[in-house]
Amino acid sequence: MQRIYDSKLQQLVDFVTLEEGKVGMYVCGPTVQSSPHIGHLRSALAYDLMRRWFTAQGKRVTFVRNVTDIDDKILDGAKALQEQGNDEKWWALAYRVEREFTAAYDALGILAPTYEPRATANIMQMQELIKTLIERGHAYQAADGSANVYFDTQSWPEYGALTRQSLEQMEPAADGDPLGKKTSTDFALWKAHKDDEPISASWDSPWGRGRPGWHIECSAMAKRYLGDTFDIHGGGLDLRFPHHENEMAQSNAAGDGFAKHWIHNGLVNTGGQKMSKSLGNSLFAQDLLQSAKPIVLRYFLIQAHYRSVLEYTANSLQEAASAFQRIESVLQRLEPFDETITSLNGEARVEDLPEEFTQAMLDDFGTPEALAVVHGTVTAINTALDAKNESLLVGRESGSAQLEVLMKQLVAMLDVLGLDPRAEHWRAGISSEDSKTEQAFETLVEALLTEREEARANKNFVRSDEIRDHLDGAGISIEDHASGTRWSVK
RNA sequence: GGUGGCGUGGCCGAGAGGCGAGGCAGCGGCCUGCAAAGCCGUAUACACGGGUUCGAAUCCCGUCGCCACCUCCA
Repeated sequence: MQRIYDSKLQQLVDFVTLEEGKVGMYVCGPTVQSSPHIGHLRSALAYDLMRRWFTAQGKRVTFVRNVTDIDDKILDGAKALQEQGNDEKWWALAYRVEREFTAAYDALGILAPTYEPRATANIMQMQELIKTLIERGHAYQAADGSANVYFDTQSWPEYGALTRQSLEQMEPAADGDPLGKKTSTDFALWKAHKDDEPISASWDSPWGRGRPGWHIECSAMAKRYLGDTFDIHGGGLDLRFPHHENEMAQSNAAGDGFAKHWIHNGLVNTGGQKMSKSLGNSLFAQDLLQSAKPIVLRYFLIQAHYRSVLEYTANSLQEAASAFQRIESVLQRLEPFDETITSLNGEARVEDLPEEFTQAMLDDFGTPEALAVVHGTVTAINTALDAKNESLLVGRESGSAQLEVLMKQLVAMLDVLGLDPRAEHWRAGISSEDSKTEQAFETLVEALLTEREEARANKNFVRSDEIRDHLDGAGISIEDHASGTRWSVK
């Protein structure tokens, strides 16, 4: 039985899908205002992993992650650019940043969502929802006669249920009631157009020209693509309040069941603090991807449980790279048996997964434990190979059947986690030009290794070590084995 | 003031009443011409003080420290 931590109930619960064999997930995507950082990646990856796992379990997953492409921050950003003489429009900025996000997600092997709706393409659906809320007496147009429409938190006794907060005890809003709100905790569903904002950033509505508030976007898009009720709503821990609280209040008040379960992922910290723009400690995806291979970054992010705080330190990526190297090495060692393992490539076979791995994943997606099983399997394979000599052929001797089982297990696990370096994804982007270069490169390395072999045979270790140092200096490490010398680019 | 969370060995990071997850770094050994890789071995870890229990890092009470949210944030 799949167990998940429901952050509304604040406990682990059995995950029973609304519809047999199907899962509907909505995850809050980014507001495309500035470049993606490691926190965005962690969040997206956490839900990507859940989705992969459900899929591996034979479920049909509808996975929706939105793009918030209209928002104060985006307009502010465009305005700031304009002041610097850059004429990039707000919508162009949003699209540019959206593409950065897509590129970063792709780099990490995060699968594209089933649907990726943009807020600006769902204005009608938002207006419908707002109309319903007004009809039901849970929303009102601002008392100042503007086009602002607010959700009436006083009209909804369950407001605060998601995060267990009571209206009375919340910190009062600093600016009181400047825009015709009844209560300071009321929040905007529709924001009146302001004169200093581009007219392209507003839409006609029954209440006047304006644009949607942030919270209504997700409610409307989730409903459009997943229906009134769906299985899981996910997002970063920092979105619990007010964003998710408001989403839940709106949708429920409009008569929708909305999310059956809420899931929140932990944030990434540096130096004991969360990253934030104001602290200037953001770790941008682009920079991180330059200091580590994407698959290593993925490994790093999976190492910690999705709900825990993940501490990023200066050594983090290097340590992750060393750890992941164990997996890469054993796969390289298994190359002679390629026939068996390549045939498994790209399809997670649930029946090949070790029981402990499956249990770890069923228990609220316990990737740290799952990785421990992976490492255990790696060690077991290495031990088997050492004991039997590397020339061992699968299926020939009594012990070899076990090796084949271990190999299948390893590949299946890596597949579920999206961590098989041989997978199509990580090799994509290598052009024919690149492969020509690579061929030339390989030929040269092989030539040097042949020379080194001769030197070693003649006990000319000075020369052989010279070649090794030379290669090492070029970033190529070599290992001597009974079966020959293996080399790899560091 | 309210809400939620966390304090685990040099570092990262699981677990959650009873054989010390896993990784990185370190040390010893095997292997190797030497390395590297791999294998084997190697740690008086669970913030502090009480309590419950045959037994607590895990449960209870208290103390201290840290973080997040209540304003935009994955």
